[in-house]
Amino acid sequence: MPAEARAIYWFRTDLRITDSPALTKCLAIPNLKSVNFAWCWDPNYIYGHRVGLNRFSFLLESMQSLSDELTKVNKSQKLQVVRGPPEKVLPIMWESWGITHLVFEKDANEYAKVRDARIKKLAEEKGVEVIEVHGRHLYDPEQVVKVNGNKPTMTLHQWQGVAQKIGKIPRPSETPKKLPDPNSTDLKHSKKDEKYKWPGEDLNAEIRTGKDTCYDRMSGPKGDYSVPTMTEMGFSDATTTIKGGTVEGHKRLDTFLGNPEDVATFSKPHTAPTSLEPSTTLLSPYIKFGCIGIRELWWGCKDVIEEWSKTGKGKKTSEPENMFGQLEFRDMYAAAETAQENFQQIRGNAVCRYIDWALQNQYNDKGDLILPRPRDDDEEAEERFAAWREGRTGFPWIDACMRQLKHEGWIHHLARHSVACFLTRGQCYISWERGMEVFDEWLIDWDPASNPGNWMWLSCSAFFAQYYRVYGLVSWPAKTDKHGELVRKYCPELKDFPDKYIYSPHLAPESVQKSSNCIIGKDYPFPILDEHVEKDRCIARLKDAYAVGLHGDAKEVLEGTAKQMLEDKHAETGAGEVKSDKEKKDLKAAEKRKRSGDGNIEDWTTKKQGKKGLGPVEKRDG
DNA sequence: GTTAGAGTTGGGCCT
DNA sequence: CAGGCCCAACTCTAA
Repeated sequence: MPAEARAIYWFRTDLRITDSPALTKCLAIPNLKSVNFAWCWDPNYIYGHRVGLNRFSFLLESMQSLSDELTKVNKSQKLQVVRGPPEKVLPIMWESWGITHLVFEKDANEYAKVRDARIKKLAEEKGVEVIEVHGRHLYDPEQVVKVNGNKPTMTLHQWQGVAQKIGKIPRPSETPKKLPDPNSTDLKHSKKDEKYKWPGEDLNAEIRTGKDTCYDRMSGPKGDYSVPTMTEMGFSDATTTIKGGTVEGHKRLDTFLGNPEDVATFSKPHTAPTSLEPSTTLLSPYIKFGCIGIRELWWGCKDVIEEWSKTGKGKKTSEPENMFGQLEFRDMYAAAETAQENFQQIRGNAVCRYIDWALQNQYNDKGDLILPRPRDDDEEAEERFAAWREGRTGFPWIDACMRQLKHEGWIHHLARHSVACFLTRGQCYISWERGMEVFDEWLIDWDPASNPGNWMWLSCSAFFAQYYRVYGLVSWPAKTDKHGELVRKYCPELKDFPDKYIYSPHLAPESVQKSSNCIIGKDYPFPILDEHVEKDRCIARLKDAYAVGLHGDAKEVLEGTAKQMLEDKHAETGAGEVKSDKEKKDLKAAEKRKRSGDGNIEDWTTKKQGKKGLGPVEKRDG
């Protein structure tokens, strides 16, 4: 062991000093003389990956807030942001500061695992000791997978079984009351402080309104390694009202925990996706960037509910609908993602069903994803996708959600369900990969495991299979808000419509459109498709896809013959055909006759009687 | 090997 | 009007 230890604490995703097992471990290094808190501003994130202004802005605010917290504990400390890929800039830091230890929080997702493996190898070569500590999830996803027989966790039940075997979730780590000084905040970089040149195409070029000076020097435009600003990256201000930072996150957490009844009776499925003020906690962005610790939230809820239960005021909710269930799902997805390669795409993803969606990812001969995705030959699908993305489908509920998503960087969980179902298995029959990409661009809280996981769930590609349950575009939002407040806010052109037509303005008579100051087809689009015709087609096609039963790792998918296979199947079953309303009516009537026909007696004995012990009952009239 | 019952959060109708 | 029931029929798991 060296006489003096000098550490770098490498911040990556989690931006806080509370509830950090890795930081605790770092500060416990024997003979620790200095710690430098570093962030490597990875060019891949700002050039190689489409990220909306809202997430950039939230991230920068969170970095600044973290830096301020470090300074509060030790005046000579701050977050040192070095512009460049970690594998380039970390070795420069090791050399400059005589570093003996590199400490960071473990990150189990595929991108981070590959990056961290490279860093660990470099560190080993230089004799720098690496300390990697799990802390981002309730349980270490890799450990969960191991206990689960090296298989991805595909049901919550399965995950819970594993969790029980592993043991209790630890209490939050203590927040450090003091921190050692940094070695120095300067780097010996005279030769190396050059402009970093991104080799590929800048995928964020179209949202840049000013000059990008962020990478002019490794030390940043001011030469002091300070947190980048939106202006330095050539970005205009974000539109979101959600402010980042560990301080802001803890404020929100305290507010939530301050209402014990809300915590104890939290029930996700019963919160309204239509409400103007978020009906949920809005903690997800703060969890995504680690502004608050996951154990702070878990134990905060546990303690508050325990106290509340003593008052005997009412019944509390249980898993999976309560807050614990929500956090468990996050862990379940993390464990699934870490075990399953290609989790963010269909191709090569063994847990994902192959469905012949339009606008799937495109790959070159070597099997590499082509980015940015070239325009598809399927013009109708491209047009539907563009309309969905830009909030101009002609379905006010979908459009309002998509506009809110772009503007705020957040929409309610059930609103995400609704727009995801519409884009994929509900109506548009477009690949979930496209939807996932848009969420990645616009959601502040986008997570590399939960997001693809939920897209597979909603598209019935994995985790969920009841594809005949489709969210209504008119009836469903009306259940929680008949007045359509969210639509009136985000689609202001519709604000004068009467409640009756707020989710289906195209059905309003011309006179109503005139008096509502909005002509459908002129001031607001006519629906891009027929909700019910497309729904029936989608269900029929999903049924075919399930019958064929291919998954992303199938030979046919890798060789590119799978799509034709399913098209042949559709031709066989007639799933691609559009049925007129009359045909549907006739079919339904025929079905009904079949059901209420001669088989009636058997029906009663097996179904009704067996279940309830009741015979047929005369229908009450009136 | 078979099968009933459950599965984070659907729609429609009835009470 | 919130809550229960049925619809038609998916997969996974525990018995």
